[in-house]
Amino acid sequence: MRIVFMGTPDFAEASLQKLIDERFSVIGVFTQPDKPRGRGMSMSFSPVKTLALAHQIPVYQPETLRDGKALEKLKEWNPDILVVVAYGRILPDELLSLPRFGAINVHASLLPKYRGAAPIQWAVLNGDPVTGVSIMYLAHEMDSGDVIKTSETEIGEKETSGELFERLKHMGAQALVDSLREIEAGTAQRYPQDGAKASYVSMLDKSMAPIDWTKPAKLVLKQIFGLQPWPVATMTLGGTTLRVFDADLCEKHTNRTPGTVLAADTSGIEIACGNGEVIRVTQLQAPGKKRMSAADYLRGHPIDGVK
RNA sequence: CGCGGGGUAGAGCAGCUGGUAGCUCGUCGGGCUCAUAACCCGGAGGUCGUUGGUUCAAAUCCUUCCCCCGCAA
Repeated sequence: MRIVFMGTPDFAEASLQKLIDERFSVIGVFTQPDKPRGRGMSMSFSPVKTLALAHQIPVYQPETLRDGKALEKLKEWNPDILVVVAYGRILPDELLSLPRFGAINVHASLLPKYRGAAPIQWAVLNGDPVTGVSIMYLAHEMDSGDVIKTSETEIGEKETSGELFERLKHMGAQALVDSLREIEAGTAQRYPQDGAKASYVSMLDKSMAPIDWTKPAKLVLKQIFGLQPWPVATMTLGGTTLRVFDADLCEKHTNRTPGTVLAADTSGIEIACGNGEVIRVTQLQAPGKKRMSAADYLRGHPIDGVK
C-alpha cells in the first residue's frame, strides 16, 4: 500500500516513525515549509521533515495546497491512502478523494469530543479523567469524518499536557498502524460521529496563562498542569509575574479572598482559591531565571507580611 | 547578526555612579530545651562564567567567547 504522509510537529513524527518501523511503504511526505525558529531565528526543519530525510523519503513543502501544484504532486506520487497527522493545513476535497482509500487522520481526543486544535490540553484543563486518540477518515468538515477506531487512556492527577502528549502520540501511532492493516485487509470499521455530541476546542494562547484564583482548587491545579509546556500558568507576587509549574491541594480551608497568599515557607506558597480551598505552589520560575522550587525562590525573595 | 533578561559561597539573591564581597537558607561546632524544622553564639566555604583591555586599583567600565532563560516563530 503506497502511503503519502502529511504532518509537521513531533506528534506527527511519532506516527511517521512507527510507519517506518513497521515497514509501511511511505513514498512521500508533505510537511510545513521551513521556518526560522528558536533563539537566533535560525532556519529549521520540522521534526517530520528531519525524520523523512533521514530515511530518504521525498519531502514536499508547499506554501499552499490550493494552487493545483499540490494536487499535481499527489497525482505523481499516486498513493493508495493519505495519512494526515497534525499537518497544520486544511486539505482541499480534491486531495482527500484522490487516493483509493481516501485520507485518514490521527486525532488526540475521543471524537466527537474536542474537535479542533488543542484537544489534549483541553482534556487536561477541563479535568477529564479519561481521554484518548481517534483514527478517522478525513471529511470536508474539520474532524467530523467516520471513526475507524479509538484508544483510551486515563489522565493522571498531576499529569501535564506535555506528558499526556508524549503518551498519546505513541498511542496514536499504534492505532494508526492497526487501522492501516485493517483497511488493507478490508476489515476496517466506519463509525459515523454523533454530530449532536460534538464539541470544539480552540488553540491555547497566552491570555489563558494568568491563574484565575476564584476557581475551585481542582481547576486551578488543572490550569497549572494543562498549560504545560505552553503557555504555562502564571501568578503575580510582589509585582513580578511568576510562571507556576507545580502545586498541590492543601487540606485546609480559608475565608480569605481568592488569590491571597496565606503562607510562604520551605514547603511552598499557600494561596487561597475559590470555595475557600487552598493550594500550595511548589515549583515556579521568575523572569530570566530557570525553574526552581518555591523554597529556593523565597530565599532570595522574602515575602513581606507573610510568615 | 530578530528582541530582551541572567551567569557572585552548596541553594536563592544583593552589591555593579570602581578601592580585593554581603544577606537569607543550608552546612559544621557549641549553647538553651523534655524536645524541635524553634531560639542564641561561633566557624568553614567564593580565582565574583570566560578572554583581552582601561586604571594606582574592577565583581563593578570597554571587549572576545561559552552557557542558561523568556519573547518571537
